[in-house]
Amino acid sequence: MSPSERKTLQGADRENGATRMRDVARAAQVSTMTVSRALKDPAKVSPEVRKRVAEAVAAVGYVPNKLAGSLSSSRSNVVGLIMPSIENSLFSSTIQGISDVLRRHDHQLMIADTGYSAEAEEAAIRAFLAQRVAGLILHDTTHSPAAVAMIRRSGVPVVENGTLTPEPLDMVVSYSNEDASRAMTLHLARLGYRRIAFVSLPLAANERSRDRRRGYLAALEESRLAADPRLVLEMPPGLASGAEALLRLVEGGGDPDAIFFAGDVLAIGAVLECTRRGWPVPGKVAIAAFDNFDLLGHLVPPVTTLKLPRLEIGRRSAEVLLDRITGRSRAAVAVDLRFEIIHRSST
Amino acid sequence: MSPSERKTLQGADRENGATRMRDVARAAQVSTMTVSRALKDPAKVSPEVRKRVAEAVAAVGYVPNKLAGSLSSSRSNVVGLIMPSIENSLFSSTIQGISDVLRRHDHQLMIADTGYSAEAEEAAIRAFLAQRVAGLILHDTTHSPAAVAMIRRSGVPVVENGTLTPEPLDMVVSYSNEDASRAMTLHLARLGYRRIAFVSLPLAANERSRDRRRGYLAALEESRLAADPRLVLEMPPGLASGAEALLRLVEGGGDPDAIFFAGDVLAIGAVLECTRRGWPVPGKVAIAAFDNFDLLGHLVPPVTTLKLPRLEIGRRSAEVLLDRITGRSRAAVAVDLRFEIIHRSST
DNA sequence: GGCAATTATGGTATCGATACCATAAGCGAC
DNA sequence: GTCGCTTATGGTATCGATACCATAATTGCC
Repeated sequence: MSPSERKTLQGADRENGATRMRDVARAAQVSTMTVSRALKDPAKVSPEVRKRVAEAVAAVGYVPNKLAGSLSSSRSNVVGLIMPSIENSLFSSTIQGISDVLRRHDHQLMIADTGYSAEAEEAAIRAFLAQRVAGLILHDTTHSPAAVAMIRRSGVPVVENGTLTPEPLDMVVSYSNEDASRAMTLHLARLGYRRIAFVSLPLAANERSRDRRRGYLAALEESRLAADPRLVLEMPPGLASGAEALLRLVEGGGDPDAIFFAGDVLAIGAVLECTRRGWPVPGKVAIAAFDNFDLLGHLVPPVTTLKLPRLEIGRRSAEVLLDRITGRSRAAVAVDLRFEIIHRSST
Repeated sequence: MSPSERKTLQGADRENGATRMRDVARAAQVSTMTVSRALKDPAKVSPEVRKRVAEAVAAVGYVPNKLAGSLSSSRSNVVGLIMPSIENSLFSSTIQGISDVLRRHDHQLMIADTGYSAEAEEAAIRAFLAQRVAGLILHDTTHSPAAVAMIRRSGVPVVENGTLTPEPLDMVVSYSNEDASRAMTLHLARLGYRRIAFVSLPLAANERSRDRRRGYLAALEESRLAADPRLVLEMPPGLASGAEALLRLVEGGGDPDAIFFAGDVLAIGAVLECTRRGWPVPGKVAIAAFDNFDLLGHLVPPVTTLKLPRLEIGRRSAEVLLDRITGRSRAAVAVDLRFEIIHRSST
């Protein structure tokens, strides 16, 4: 073997099982260009050659090398998704929506999670840009300056979808956490509740929780209800946490007649605690939730909640991203999706 | 511009924001090879040059191109994961475990879901092989012949982790669905239950459900309990489905004293239905579940269930895969992880 | 001090595909 | 019949990195 042939081997059996386009070309008695065209733009190739190529592909078991293809065409079919946590099932509908649309358009999905750390987000963005992703979907809406700079330099289209942030990097697809929270609070007020408590996840470093708290306060003001600090709580996520919040509020002297749990599974924990103690809901206290877990409708009593378009957020995010990736659009859209209040017997 | 320069532009400002290694090399006054080494094997470069390169990288905002790198080195740092559904929260712990380990080892995760179709699995495998993934993790354990052939040809290491299948493609990391189901049934028998019903997801095309049914039947036989077809049910997934199964069994003439729900959220739906009807559990009927949702421990009453190592399955899958990817091992391991029975007051 | 061994760096071919250009063949119109 | 146009195909440079080899500079050792 001459020194100029690093590890080039002729014929189909090479150490590495992968066959190349050249092998297909040889088998079909055409050039690699023709194979390339037969695969990605069949109309440009005569029916007879197209058939020969198809047979050759099957015969040698050819699987195209997208690394080479993307490098050469500087076009990639991979979209990167970065979210705080994979385990949190709230995000899984959104991922499903993204995945559905990407698959239909022959794109792949790469996922990374940050554990709620901006530093980890920056690392994930860097890694994805290194993979030359065609686009990014970010759940978070706050990013490190370095991350923003990298994204800007790279020019990849980006969708953020955690909340309807007023100053997106590029595109946003979400619902308004503030409006949703406000709507639910107003709903409770209209039902006649006067001492409405509010429980959220910690506000620090979570724009979504801050938006929700803001909506709650706005609704109180509109309803001419006094904001009572004894009725506002920040709790860590989790079922036990919801139960604890319930107890603290009910026994804390604030005397709430309704509690709005604006996050995670807190409301579920609280309702189960009521069952455990035999407290009637809404007799003892009314309970409303933020997220549309199926389970909320099956609890005893069924829980009033918001129906959020999580699947749709995923779908639309992928769609607007693909529009930009394929060049069908150059607009920096902001999509505000609808939410809905599902009234059930817990309020 | 000469015709030989397709779109080569000199200097740092090119239409596309990406800077190349060559730009870094120029800025640091060294060759691209030295830059390459400084980045991936710093010990091979003098401290002074290393520093110059680091500065140049920062100055030009260089993000390496992994497409080019992987193509050249025929080494990739992407792992593909294929599972039936992303939305099903059962899988999310496993994904989290995989993601945690991969991130620590500087690898990326690509995800596809099949919607429980073997055809879609084959397409996903083909797409991942086209991306030249370094390894595959498959949740399913049954695959189309074409899929098996592609994987074999490609030579990529594979981990399956849906169940401890006896004839894996390559490696397995899982627990034994059959043993777990058998253990829970024996547990119920030891508690004195004599008419133990069994509810699972549809058996067709689901090796896991079949394994579980087999374990149930084996345990009945060991316990010298008669198998009664009126006590065995297949139900679609979902909360409502669990409630319906409960009613069918209780009112179906089989007269069960315990029901073992071997899948999804069926048990949760059943327990909530009992709450709704005021049926005491286990007074009216005992209920046991298969999966360790947090929620099961918070229901009223808390539900006896199996603790399955879902996070650990993810972690170990990633670990054994990385061992093979990095060449630390050539063994086709099969890892049997432990499960545990969590006894609670529902039985 | 001389020579082998080691360390630091660069040159060039190559990974496997695609873009661009060139060219050959086919075809209708006048 | 010839011209011009379209259609089908191939040649070659290139994407951005790495592998391999060569070579220069430095060190160690008897």
